[in-house]
Amino acid sequence: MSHTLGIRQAQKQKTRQALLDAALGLLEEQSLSSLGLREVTREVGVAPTAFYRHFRSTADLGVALVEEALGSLHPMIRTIVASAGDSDQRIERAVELIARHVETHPAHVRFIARERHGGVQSVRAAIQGQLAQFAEEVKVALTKDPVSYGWTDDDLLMLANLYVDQMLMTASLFLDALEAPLEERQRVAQVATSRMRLISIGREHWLE
Amino acid sequence: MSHTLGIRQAQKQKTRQALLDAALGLLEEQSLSSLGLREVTREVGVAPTAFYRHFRSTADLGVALVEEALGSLHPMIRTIVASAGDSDQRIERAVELIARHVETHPAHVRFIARERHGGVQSVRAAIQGQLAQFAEEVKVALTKDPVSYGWTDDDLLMLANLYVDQMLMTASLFLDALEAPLEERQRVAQVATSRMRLISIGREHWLE
DNA sequence: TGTACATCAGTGAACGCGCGTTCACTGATGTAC
DNA sequence: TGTACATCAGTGAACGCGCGTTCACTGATGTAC
Repeated sequence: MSHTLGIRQAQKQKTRQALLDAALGLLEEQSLSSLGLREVTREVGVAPTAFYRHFRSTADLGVALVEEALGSLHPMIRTIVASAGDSDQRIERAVELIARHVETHPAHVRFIARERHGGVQSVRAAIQGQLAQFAEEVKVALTKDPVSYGWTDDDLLMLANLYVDQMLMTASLFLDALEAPLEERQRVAQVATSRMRLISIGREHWLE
Repeated sequence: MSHTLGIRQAQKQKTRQALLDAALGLLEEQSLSSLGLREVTREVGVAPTAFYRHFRSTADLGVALVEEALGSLHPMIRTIVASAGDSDQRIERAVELIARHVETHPAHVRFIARERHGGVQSVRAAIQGQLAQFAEEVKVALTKDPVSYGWTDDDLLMLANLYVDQMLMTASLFLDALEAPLEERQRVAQVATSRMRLISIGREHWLE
């Protein structure tokens, strides 16, 4: 006998998810700090007051969106970091993975890029927290790499943060080129790859 | 006999500037897409309708703020780029200049970081445009550097953009540490310097 | 299995409020002679 | 220098509208026996 959610709980989760999805859609053309609760419920087709059964405020909903958007990034980062092959191969694979992620989750990427420095303090804090976790994960992986022998802990964290920021930059570039012709998107991939390569070259010669 | 603005023109400019200043202040705690015209005029102490004598909308005011904020960056970039000395000296000087700029223009820096990926299309476009100009300037300067011999035009532009993005990242880090104790701000400067150094090392070995 | 009661996600009316925009206006500044 | 008219930055009343939040409610789902 398997455990299933009660009908009530299942329906509640469904509505909650609908609110998150609707908000994410609306946030493609505005910032969280101007998102209205009524806008969101109207989109979903529930009464404005239903909103309060799930979130205290749109800021609260924003924090939930951070979990959703960056939660899906964790596995991707692990894949990139665990990737085998020489430096150039790993970079190409990473850029490819980022491009795919942007294609499949454009609204999530836009949301994070927008609200990372956005006007809602609690959401900014949530994003910073998640990104710090990512950087920590990357740092741990870097530590295991023989190339890192002799590096200080601070420098490893510096590099990890640089990679994380670069990942976001790359994602943001792909996002801007989403509607563009293939040629343009390939140019973006080319530039992103070059940036990563330059950083990797710097890494290899860091201790000289 | 020197040319002065008429009294009327001078007063108009003064009000316009007051609107810009008030908006910039209000934008420390929200995004442009939620900034209200009445908020701004209330802050300045003029009637809401006076706003229309200067701007069509808050988005329009935002574009004016971009010019103001990034206009003041042009001379700084030229100073950094024209700076003499070896690589490490130039990097230290650049980080120092950025730190100073953030201290003297925190609201401008916050505005650009926030609205670069923000919810107002015309403002995003204005920022992208200015940043592209910066990258072009940096590229021209890089081209003149002997280190760049043998580099393709695309790679020079890639590097220029990387520097510009890094400059903004650094500024944003300093901004978050503005209220922090000196020790913390020095740590930020240290990390920013290391990032720049790693990129410079990558640059030096790019053609190997 | 059936019954009686408890829970609680979603409702709908109502509220006071601030919003962006319009309009005709005022009075100081500018200009022509 | 003085006068008569034009310009135009800022005013203040008015508008219709959508906002966030409160409240008592309903009725399907859950639970105890």
